[in-house]
Amino acid sequence: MHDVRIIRERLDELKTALRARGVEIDVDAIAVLDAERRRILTEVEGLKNERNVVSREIGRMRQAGQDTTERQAYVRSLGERISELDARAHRAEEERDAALLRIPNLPHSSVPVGPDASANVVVRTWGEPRTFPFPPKTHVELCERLNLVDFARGARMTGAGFHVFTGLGARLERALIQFMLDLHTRHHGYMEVSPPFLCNVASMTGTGQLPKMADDMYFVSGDGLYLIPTAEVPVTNYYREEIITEPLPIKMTAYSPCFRREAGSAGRETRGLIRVHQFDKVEMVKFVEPETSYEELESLVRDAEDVLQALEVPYRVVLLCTGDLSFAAAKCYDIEIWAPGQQAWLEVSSCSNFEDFQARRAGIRYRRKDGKTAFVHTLNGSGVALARLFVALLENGQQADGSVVLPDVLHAYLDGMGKIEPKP
RNA sequence: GGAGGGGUGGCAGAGUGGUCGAUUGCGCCGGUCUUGAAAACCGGAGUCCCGCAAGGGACCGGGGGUUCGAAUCCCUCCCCCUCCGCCA
Repeated sequence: MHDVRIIRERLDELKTALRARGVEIDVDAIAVLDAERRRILTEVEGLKNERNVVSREIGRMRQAGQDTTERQAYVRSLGERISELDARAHRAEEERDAALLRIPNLPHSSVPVGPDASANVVVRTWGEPRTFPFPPKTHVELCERLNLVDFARGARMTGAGFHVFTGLGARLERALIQFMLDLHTRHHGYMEVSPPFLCNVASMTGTGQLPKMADDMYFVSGDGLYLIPTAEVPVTNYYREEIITEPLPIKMTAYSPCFRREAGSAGRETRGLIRVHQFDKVEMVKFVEPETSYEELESLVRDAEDVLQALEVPYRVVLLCTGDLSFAAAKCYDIEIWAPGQQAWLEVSSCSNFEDFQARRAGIRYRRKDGKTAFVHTLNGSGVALARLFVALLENGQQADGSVVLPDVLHAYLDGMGKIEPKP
């Protein structure tokens, strides 16, 4: 949530930013609510002052044995007026804040302005897409041929968009999770955490999934909890409502499954592992001092790139334009890997700087050198998302004989196995 | 699930209807002393809101109520602890 002052002091800047994002919000209406609230407050606080003064006077009169009946009746009448005005001010504040919660973050000045993904900018690419002397298969064919994933049984036990990793597929999935966690903890300085996979409304609001994205999440109504769409939610909320005392920056990494309803995208990419309702992901989260957050964003992207370089998967880094930026982000890089079976770039990582947007909503503060408290800046990035990485590894590593060669770095995680071969 | 206890400032911990935004200790900031540090001593400091300011208001887990007046009494919700039950 933004500081209310943005409505009072930076209204034009806010309107420009919302236009760049392609978002329609009547911010003038919020300004009206805010002005009304302030007008009522001025009046009601004068009355409260009067009440406090006279109440103290009643206390003194009683001790002196004087009659206070008339004074009491007077204060009682003040009380009625105060309740009424308090309720109105409260209502205006709630409406104002509910509206503020729906205003997205302001894009950073370095973010290109554009309407949609077509205006995103490729900032660098790594690796050469492999050329095949035979027509490359899709991961769906490879998974079925090598018995790595069972799509039909996943759909039957749960529903469309749910799959079962089987045999070496399950093994490979687990190896990838462990490889990525090891890389981030051993070489990039992250602390590993293993968080809950369900979060409450306050946490979901803190990172910005609520109120806007409610329909995209699975909700457990009996307990009022949401299944996490990303480990960003529990890990960022690790410090919710706290003043952080440990030295910054703080870097955490977590494995979690991610649950997404994908409401509104029915029918798109429904085959295979490209868009599924549950997928595994290793996430990185940082809590940093405001002055350093953009440097930290660059190193976050590099940490994610290291995963792909180690796995020898060709990728490109894309800077999102204002129209493609997610709700809470001020700046975001996507990393996309090349999937030859799909002939497409697949998004496997999103690295964002939220500045103080999430910290303000979640109440995450630190103590500055001058002793004052201030909101931290939060960042997160996938390091990386697994289902699509799985796709790319299979499609990139496939051989003419139908086997799949795995990158060297994984061998140690697979008891030395370097190749998945079809059963005869 | 049942019974009981508890949630107060950065932390610990007093305060059971009136001048309490709140005693005290630790920690923090400034100063004196010291070559420097520690100790000792002196001083300072909560957050938010309204207001140009003077000043005023709110905040003792959240919300509601009683009262002239609530940290203090009542209701309700949330969270934590102890014991019992159930259980991977």
